[in-house]
Amino acid sequence: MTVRVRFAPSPTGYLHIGGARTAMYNQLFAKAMGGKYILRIEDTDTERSERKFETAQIEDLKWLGITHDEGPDVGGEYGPYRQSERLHIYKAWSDKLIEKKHAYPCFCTEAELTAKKEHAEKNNLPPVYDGTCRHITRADSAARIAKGEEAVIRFHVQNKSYDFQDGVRGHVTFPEGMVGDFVIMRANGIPVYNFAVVVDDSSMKITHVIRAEEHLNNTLRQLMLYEAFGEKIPEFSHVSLLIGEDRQKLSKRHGATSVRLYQEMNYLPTALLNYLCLLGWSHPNELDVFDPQTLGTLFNLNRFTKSSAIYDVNKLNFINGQHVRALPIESILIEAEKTIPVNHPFHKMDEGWKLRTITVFKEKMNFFQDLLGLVEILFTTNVSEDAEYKEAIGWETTPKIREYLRGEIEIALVNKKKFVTVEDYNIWSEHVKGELKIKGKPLFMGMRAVLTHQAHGSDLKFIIPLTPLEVLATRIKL
RNA sequence: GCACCCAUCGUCUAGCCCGGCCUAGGACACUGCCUUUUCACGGCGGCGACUGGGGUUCGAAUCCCCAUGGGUGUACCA
Repeated sequence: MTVRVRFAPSPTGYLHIGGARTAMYNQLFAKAMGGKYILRIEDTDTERSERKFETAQIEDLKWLGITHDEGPDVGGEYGPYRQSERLHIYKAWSDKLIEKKHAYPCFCTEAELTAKKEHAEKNNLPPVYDGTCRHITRADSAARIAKGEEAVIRFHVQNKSYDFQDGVRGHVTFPEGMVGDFVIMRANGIPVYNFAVVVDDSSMKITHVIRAEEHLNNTLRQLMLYEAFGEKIPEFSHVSLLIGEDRQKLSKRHGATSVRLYQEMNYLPTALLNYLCLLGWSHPNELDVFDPQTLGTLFNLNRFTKSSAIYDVNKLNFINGQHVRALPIESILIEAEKTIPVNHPFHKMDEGWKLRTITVFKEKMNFFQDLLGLVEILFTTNVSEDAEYKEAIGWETTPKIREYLRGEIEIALVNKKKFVTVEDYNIWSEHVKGELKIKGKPLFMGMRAVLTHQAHGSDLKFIIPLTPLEVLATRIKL
């Protein structure tokens, strides 16, 4: 039996990071087991579902590198993969249930229902449907429907307890009497979530259901449905929830929760996935930085944590930096260059200079856009306000350094040089040390203050050869 | 309210199933030192946790019970 798993988002917004995480777990599991990973669109909420969000979510998934074997965009032998296109299937399965007396039409109005619920709450009874319409005869209900009366289809719940073996939680039991006869088909003929899921998972031959813990309670209704249909129950695994700092389920008010936002902030998809993967799952070798897509058979269901995880961008940023630095410098250049404004002098420099610049600065980059700020030191003629800088400028040795370097830079200028070399820089510092007798802090800080107008920064011998000579000249003439 | 799930450093977690190797390991964050000026990277340290109470046992983070806390669900949303 080949493993078949699915990710089933609702197209009511952009892809959520929690959704991305479950999608990844499903895909990783399919990969590890040599199975298939299916994308199904659950658009039965006609009020909120929009086709543009479906497209957007598929794009987001693609950006992350989570590719599916079957789905609305790529097809497959178990389609259609959009619930809105499977209405006839739900109707047929619902009829089957009515036929077997596992379901029945219900004519209760919303007002009646709320009254019953309030009454139940007042008397401390479970707020479940009382089964009023259960006893309407087939002939009667057929007649009422023929007259045009609206009816939903309700599932006839058996009075018994249910239990199942959860892949991450172990043995889970539900006592009897907790749910009343629940709706499986709305009056408008559209199925309700729990019903559609079971019909789809059954007919799409899904073998393992990996989803978030918020669905744990839904499993009870789904178990009832499987039993009524006599269909094989898949193996359920309820993965821990992602929560915010307030320990509530992660939602929009917690900040950036959509994958698209992370794409816009220039996060690396592998880094996002790496971080998400670690929220509730641990690497067998206790690795923190890795590409989930290379996990292979290392990925398994045994290493999930049961408790929910607080989403905190701190470690994400660290992991992103690790992934950025692991990239070849050519790739970093391509991505980082996109984040620099078009009229920036960076773009006028040649390829070799750019590559050397990336090599120098990449250790300080957690994000591609960090380059812009880093590269400022090579072009700016602004003067630091830093107290340490002012102190360095005030030393009696510093004017001597400036006077000497001004001469050297003027010579270079006369020789039509565009840059000085590392050798030039080394000669300078040797001269200051040997001839001017300045060493230690006054030497390095002094040279830095004079040449960069800053008190801190990257190693001068790397930075100075990358700084255009004319910039150096402007600075030194001050 | 009721049901279900969960409980190790501030955060993510290892260990728990198969009790002793745990004076509880790693990572982020914070922090000290080193890396022959600084910053970053890196290296070496520091800070920092088994929710509480009972039990079982020679021995419990690990097994059992209770309490407490937190979360999720309780829709013609998914």
